[in-house]
Amino acid sequence: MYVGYVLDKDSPVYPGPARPSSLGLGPPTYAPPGPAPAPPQYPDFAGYTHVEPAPAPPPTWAAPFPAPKDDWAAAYGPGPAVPAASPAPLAFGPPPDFSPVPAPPGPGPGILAQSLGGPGAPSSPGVQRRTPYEWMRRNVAAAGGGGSGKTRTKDKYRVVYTDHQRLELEKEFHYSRYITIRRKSELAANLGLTERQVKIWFQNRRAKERKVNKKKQQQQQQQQQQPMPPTQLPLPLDGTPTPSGPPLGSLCPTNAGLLGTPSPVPVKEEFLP
DNA sequence: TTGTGTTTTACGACCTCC
DNA sequence: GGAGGTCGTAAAACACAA
Repeated sequence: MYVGYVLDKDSPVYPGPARPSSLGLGPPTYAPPGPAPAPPQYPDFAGYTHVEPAPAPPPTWAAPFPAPKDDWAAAYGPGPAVPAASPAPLAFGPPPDFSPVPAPPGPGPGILAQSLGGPGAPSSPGVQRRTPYEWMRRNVAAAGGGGSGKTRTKDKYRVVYTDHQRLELEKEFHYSRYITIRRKSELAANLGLTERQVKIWFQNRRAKERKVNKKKQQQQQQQQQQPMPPTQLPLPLDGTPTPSGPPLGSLCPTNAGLLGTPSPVPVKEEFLP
């Protein structure tokens, strides 16, 4: 659905540093509170091996979109926030060392190569439609075709972010669940989004993760409630059945969740170097 | 083609912190 | 009071079955 799927793949999506400096997205400028980079907080994304790159030079990307003064400037502006399938690459586009996603088992080019401007972006009839890379393929036509890629109904509207915007946002999210003010500003300028959009995207992304974790927890509880096969029942040596009870982790789902995933600690801007 | 379910943006209400 | 957090929800975008 999102990059997480890609990152979960055995194949290294980002074999090098997850945040190549040449991408224009330098490393987060905040220093981790500990002596060493924080361990992976989310085992779900174990495939995302963040490597702290060498200190990147100050952002030199020439953002094609100046930092919007008004939050709505980009969304309601005369033009689309980002030309989704625009043939003209963005100034912060994939760097030369950016390795496209290796092709999943099967014929065809790498999906990222497709989604990032490849001509064969729309799903081919022979390919299973709902794939882990679905989101990357989906809005290529949606955002690129039909003009602006956004619609408006009454006072409500929503735009569909481009693959690249999502990719960068996901990468940032995998690095840290909470974005700093500085990174938010940089990312917004880089991706042609407003800071408000970046903030809301992170909020929604955290909500999504909570939702997924909650679902996982419920599934685990259901599995634990199901009767176990006799061969797997933990019988004592004397054969007397043990009082069945939930494992410690399931006594308090909330705490169990905390045990599994340490709470992310946002780094406050004033602590930044 | 249409109906339905899911995901993705976006917002408002409310809360906490500084 | 402002900024940013969660939570709930609206609605568009999308996938897929009938």
